[in-house]
Amino acid sequence: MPELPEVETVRQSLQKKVAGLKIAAVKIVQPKVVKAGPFEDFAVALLGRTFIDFERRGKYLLAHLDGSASIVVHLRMTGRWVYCKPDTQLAKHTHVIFQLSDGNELRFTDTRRFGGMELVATQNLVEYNSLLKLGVEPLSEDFTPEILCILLQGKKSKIKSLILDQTNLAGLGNIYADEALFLAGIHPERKAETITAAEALKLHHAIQEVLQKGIANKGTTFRDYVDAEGQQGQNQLSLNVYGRGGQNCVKCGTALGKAKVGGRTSIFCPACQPTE
DNA sequence: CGGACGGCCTGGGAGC
DNA sequence: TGCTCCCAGGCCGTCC
Repeated sequence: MPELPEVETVRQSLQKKVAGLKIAAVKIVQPKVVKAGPFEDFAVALLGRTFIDFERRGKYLLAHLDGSASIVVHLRMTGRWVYCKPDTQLAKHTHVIFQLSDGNELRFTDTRRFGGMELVATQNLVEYNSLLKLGVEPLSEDFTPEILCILLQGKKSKIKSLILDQTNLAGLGNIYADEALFLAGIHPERKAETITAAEALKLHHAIQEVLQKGIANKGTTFRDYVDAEGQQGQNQLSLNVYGRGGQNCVKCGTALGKAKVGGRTSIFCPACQPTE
């Protein structure tokens, strides 16, 4: 499931392979993945445009084209970009195909069809609601321990729900939230307002550490995720808690605990992450 | 404000 | 082998 490190890895592979290429043809197999406006307009508007560069904001991927056009993409659970030769067998659930000026294709596939894309005039991105609502980028210099403390202050919600809320921090999903809380030694159900300044400092560090490590490992391939060149990530080999339900803590050997927090499965170590 | 839940989807795994 | 059921979870909308 693509979170910040996975979307960043996809962005990097698209930047490497697709930036500078022109869209020679657009084929839309599944109109529903084009979220706003008629899909015919989407196809016509993109024809002949050139991909300039690719940007990431939280879990959103922004493809900037010439002529002040941008495609806002969200991969949700199973969305993928596939850069490949045109004779490559069409994967099941291929929804959009761009024929590129280098003779290759850029395909959008999405098994569960949660993901999608939308064409937005580049100058209107600043007022595009989904992006506007996003909180601080956790790997930017704007994300300081002080900012995290302010986010936690007076909040009665559970810490995991708070850091998963994209209006607070943009980019954490279930995997990296569980991993960061484990590293920080904080139970996912702790009320945010009870987190001390010292703990917030640890959490701030842990969030940056798990995300940076995720990017360095080119993402976590737990089920579906691959980058635009079909490469799996390696970060699944470094996980301490996510997906390890029923196993023992790598630090202390205690049996890992499992809970639903905000409707999401959460794995934690009851000894290393006390409820207090 | 915060929490709970349904909807959107398919495929993989468990259990029978 | 084949059936049913549950689960995976990002985000939105609704309701309490």
